[in-house]
Amino acid sequence: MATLNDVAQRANVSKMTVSRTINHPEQVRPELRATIFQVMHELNYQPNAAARALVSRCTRVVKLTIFEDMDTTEPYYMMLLAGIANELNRHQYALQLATKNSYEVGECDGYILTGIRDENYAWVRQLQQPVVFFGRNLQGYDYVDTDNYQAIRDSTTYALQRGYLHLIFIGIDADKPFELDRERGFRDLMAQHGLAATVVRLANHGHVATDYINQHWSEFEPNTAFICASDRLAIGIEDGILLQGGRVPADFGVIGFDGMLLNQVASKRLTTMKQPLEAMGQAAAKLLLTKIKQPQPAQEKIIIKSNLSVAESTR
Amino acid sequence: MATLNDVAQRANVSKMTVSRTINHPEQVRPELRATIFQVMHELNYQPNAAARALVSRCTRVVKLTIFEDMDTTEPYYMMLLAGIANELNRHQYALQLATKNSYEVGECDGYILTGIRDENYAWVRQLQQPVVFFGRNLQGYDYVDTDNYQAIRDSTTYALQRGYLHLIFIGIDADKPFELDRERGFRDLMAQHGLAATVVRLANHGHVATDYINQHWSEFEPNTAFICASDRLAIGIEDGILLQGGRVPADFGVIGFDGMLLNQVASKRLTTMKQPLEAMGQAAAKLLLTKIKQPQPAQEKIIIKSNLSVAESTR
DNA sequence: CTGTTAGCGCTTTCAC
DNA sequence: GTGAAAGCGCTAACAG
Repeated sequence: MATLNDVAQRANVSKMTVSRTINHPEQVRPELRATIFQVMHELNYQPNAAARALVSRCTRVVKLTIFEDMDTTEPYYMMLLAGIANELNRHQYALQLATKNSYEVGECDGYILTGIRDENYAWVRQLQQPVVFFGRNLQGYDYVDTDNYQAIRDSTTYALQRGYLHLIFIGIDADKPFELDRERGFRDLMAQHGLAATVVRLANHGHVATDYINQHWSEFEPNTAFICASDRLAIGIEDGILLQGGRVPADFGVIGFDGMLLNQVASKRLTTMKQPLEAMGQAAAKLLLTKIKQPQPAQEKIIIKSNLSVAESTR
Repeated sequence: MATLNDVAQRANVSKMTVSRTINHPEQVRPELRATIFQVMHELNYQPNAAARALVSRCTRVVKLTIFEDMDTTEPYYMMLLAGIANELNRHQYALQLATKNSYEVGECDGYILTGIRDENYAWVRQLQQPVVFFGRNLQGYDYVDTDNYQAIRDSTTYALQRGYLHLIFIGIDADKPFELDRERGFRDLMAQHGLAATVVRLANHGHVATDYINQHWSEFEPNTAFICASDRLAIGIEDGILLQGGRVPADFGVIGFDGMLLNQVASKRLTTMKQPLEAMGQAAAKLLLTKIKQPQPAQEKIIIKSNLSVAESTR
C-alpha cells in the first residue's frame, strides 16, 4: 500500500505538500496539484485511516444503535441502514452497528439512535459525541423523520378522491408520536370535509386486523376505505375482507403505511404510503456528519415527505 | 481520555510495562501487573484503537458487503447483521456495511460477503484480506450456511407425521444451491417413503403462489400439505387456500421457510422452518476473526441446523 | 506557496 | 523483568 511518502518522493515534493493537496488543495499551486494527483492515481494511493484518526483524534466511526428487540424489528431497517451506510462510506466513515446488547462497546465520533426508550435517555445524555435520532424526539435532540401527519392526510385525501365514502383509520395500539400524528392527520382532514372520523386501534399484527374485520363485518358498508397505520395491518384487513367475500378494490379500499417488502406477501399488491427510507438514512448520516464537523447548538429537525404508491388495493 | 502514558506515570512504571501488561501479561511480575490493572481501572483507561491500528497495520474493521438490490432484499438480513455486529463488537471490531454501490470504499481486515453474483468473483479473487461467505459457495471460499437439505427433510417428515398424505413442494424459481438442496431434500425423503414427489417452482412472491392455488384448486385433494421454500410463498399459498374455502390446517397444511417477521402479517401464524440467523451471523463473524488472526489455507464450512417452529398452519 | 519539525498513542526491538 | 529509543502514516504549526 502506497504511503504519503511514496507519493512525495515520486512527485519530488515533501510529504506536506501531498498532504495539503488532499486536505487543502487551494493552498497548492495548480500545476503541482495536478501532477501530485496524477502520481497518487498511478500509485493507487489510499490515505491510511488509522494514521489520520490518530492525529485528528477522531475515529471515523459512526454508531447506529438500535434499541428495539431485533426479532420484533421492522424489516425496513435494512433500507435505512443502506442509506446510512452509503452516505458514510462516501465520506470514508465506517458504520458500526450496535444493539441493546452491545451499545457500550467501542468508540465513535457520533451516534444515530433509534427505537429508544425512556430508560435509555440517561445514557444518551452522558454521551460526549453528537447524536441524531431516527424518528421524532421530544427531548431537544436532532432527528430525521417522515411527516406522518401529512402522509395520512394525503392517503385520506386520495381515498376520498377515489370515491370511497366511508373512511376508517386503523391505527397501531401505541402512544408513540408517530401514531398520534397519523391519527391527528386523519381526524383533521375528516373534520375539514365535515365527515365523521372512525378511528380504531389494534396491535400491529396481520391476524389481529383480520379478526377485527371478521368481528365487525356486518357494520361495513360498501364504499368503505381503510386507512391503515402499517402494512401489516393493511394486509390483515385485506385478508379479512377477501375471506368475508368482500371485493377489493371495487367495494372496499385498503391503504397501508411503510411500503416495504411486506407488500410482496399480500395476495394483491397493496396501495401504501411509502417512506423514503434510504433517503431518510442518508439524511440522518449527512446531518450527523455536519454536526461532527462543527457542533451546532440548536435542535435540527429534518422532515421527509412520503409518497403514495398506488397499486391494486384501491380503485 | 486516559492514555498509556497516564497509566504509566500513575503506576510509576514505563509505558512499555503497561503495554506489556495488556498484550503479554505473562511477561510482567504478578504484583506489578495487579497494580497496573488497578490503575487502568481507576483511570478508566481504554486503548486507543487508531494508534493500535497504525502500528499493527490493521484496521479493526470488518466489511459486510451485500451485493443484492436492497429493495428486494430479505428482511432477515437484519437478524444476520445483529449477530455479526454483536460478535464483532465483543472483539472491538467495527462492522462496516457496504452495498453494491459502495463496495470499493475504505479499508478493512476481512470481508463477509453475501448475495454475490458471478460477475463479482473477479473482484473477490483480487482481495488481499480473508473472506467468509454467507450462503453456500462452490468456489472454495469459506462459508456459513444452513443445512437446507436436512431442513426440508425435517419439514417433510413433520408433515407426514401429522398425517398429511399428499405433499407438494413449492420451490423458488431460481437455480441457486440453496433451492437445489431443498428440492433434493424433498425428493429424497419422498423416495424413501415410496411416495411420488410433486415439485413446483414459482417466482418468490405471495401473489404468484395465490394465483397458483387458484388455477390448480381442483387438483388438490384434502390431506395435502405444501412444503414451501420461503415464507412469502407459504403465506401466498395459505391465502389462496382460504380464499378458495379450504380449511387450514384441517384439510391443508402449509409449512414455510425462513421464519422471520413475515409471518406476523399472515392471518394465521405460519408453521415454518426457522433459520437461526443471529447464530449464523455470529458464526460468520467468529470464523472471519479467526482467519484474520491466522490465515488458514483449507476451506472451512460451517453448517447450522434450522428448527421447525410449529404454529397454526399445520395440524 | 512549500518545507521542516514535532507529535498523535501505541508496539517492536534491543539494551540493561 | 523492565526501560529507552525508534517509528507506524499522517497533519498542525511554524519557518522560509
